[in-house]
Amino acid sequence: MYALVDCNNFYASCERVFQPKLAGKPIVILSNNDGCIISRSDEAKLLGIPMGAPEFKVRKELKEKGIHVFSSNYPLYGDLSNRVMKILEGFTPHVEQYSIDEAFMNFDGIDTDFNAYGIQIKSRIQKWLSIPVCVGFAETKALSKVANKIARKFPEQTKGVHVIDTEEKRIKALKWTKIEDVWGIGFRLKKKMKAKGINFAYDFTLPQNENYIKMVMGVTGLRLIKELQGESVLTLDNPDADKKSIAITRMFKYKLTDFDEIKERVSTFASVCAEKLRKQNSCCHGVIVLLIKTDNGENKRTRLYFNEMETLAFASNSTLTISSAAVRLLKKLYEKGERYSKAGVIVTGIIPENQKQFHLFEDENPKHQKLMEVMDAYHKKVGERKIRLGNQDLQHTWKMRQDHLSKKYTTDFNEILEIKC
DNA sequence: TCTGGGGTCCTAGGACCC
DNA sequence: TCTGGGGTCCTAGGACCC
Repeated sequence: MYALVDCNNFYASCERVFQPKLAGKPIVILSNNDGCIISRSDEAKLLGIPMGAPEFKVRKELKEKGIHVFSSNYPLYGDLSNRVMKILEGFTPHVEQYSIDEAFMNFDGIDTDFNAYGIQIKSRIQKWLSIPVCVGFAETKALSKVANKIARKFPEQTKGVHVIDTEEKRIKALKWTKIEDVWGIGFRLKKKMKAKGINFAYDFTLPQNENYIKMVMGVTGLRLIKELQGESVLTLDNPDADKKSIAITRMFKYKLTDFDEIKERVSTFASVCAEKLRKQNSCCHGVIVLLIKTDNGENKRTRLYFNEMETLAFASNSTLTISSAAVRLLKKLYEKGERYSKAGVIVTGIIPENQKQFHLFEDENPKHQKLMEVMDAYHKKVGERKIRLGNQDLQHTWKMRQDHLSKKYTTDFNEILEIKC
């Protein structure tokens, strides 16, 4: 048996943990730079605030309807997410964190009243963290997703927990689930499926559609059919596995044209990538820089994506090596006079540090490693990126727009919650 | 006239997820 | 004026190996 545990309106719920007076009140959370809406409480959904709406377009509406607005507070959400995962691990060691607010659990060989067990999971997280969750149980990962959705859609009947454990319940659930709500069917595949008369998850599992699904989705589609039919082919991913790529990308607060300004950003992103690599004890072989310019021509705003990749002669996690590769790539991409709205650095071809192959002719200066160790140790102490490269501007501090930021209640002693008696 | 069979690695691009 | 950010998997085709 698998379970999928999913936190309800996670970011909004996190904000409520430390401001309980907001219970029952509409809340929305904005993306970085307060750009657009990325999380809504149920009350805000009912008031018709759309997901993904740009803040400036709904600003008036938010105000008129008395909706509470928050900037993203990732230190808070990340910390509460870790606490949720810890609680889940108290029920079974077989937990795969699937995203910041969601995890699969596996209960192979365990026979119990899963509905009661789900209620127990839900109430423990509610009691210990004040975070509401829904739990879906089924014999495959894909079906547990479906079960979770049912738990969420019918709170009165399910109390937030639904178990698919009979053939009858499985068929009923699949006939209810729209094809676009199936895990793995996105925007494009939805259209293809509907064109073929596959409107519900149930249609997707019918034998006469198998060939078509194989044609458009390949083995991924066949696996999904089996999963929905109740045959488990997906297993828990190893939660300790290292990342295979690491990306740092940001919109700029305003359009940039100056090479040095963009270089400063790209070099900083590269430094962060290198730090993350070192944190997971790995090195990368490839560095990618991406640059986006917004074209405002012909009353149409189009984003133009550009990227370049460099394969390093040797795998590295040195800030110096990765940053200089990133700057070389930026030089290839940059065009004078253009206005850029976003940049990013991605490192790929990640391997464990101790599996590094040495290059016959070129290798990194061994001093890099020492230097990185000193930098990391110092940063661990002072907690910030105090040591930077010369191509990073020490004066210029890039502050995100965060006009509605709550406190880092759980990760910073200076912002800890005070209770007045 | 006629030229096998079996494999690996890498990359770009397309699809998806939250 | 103003529209996050960070990931995964699969496939086809090219280049190469014996």
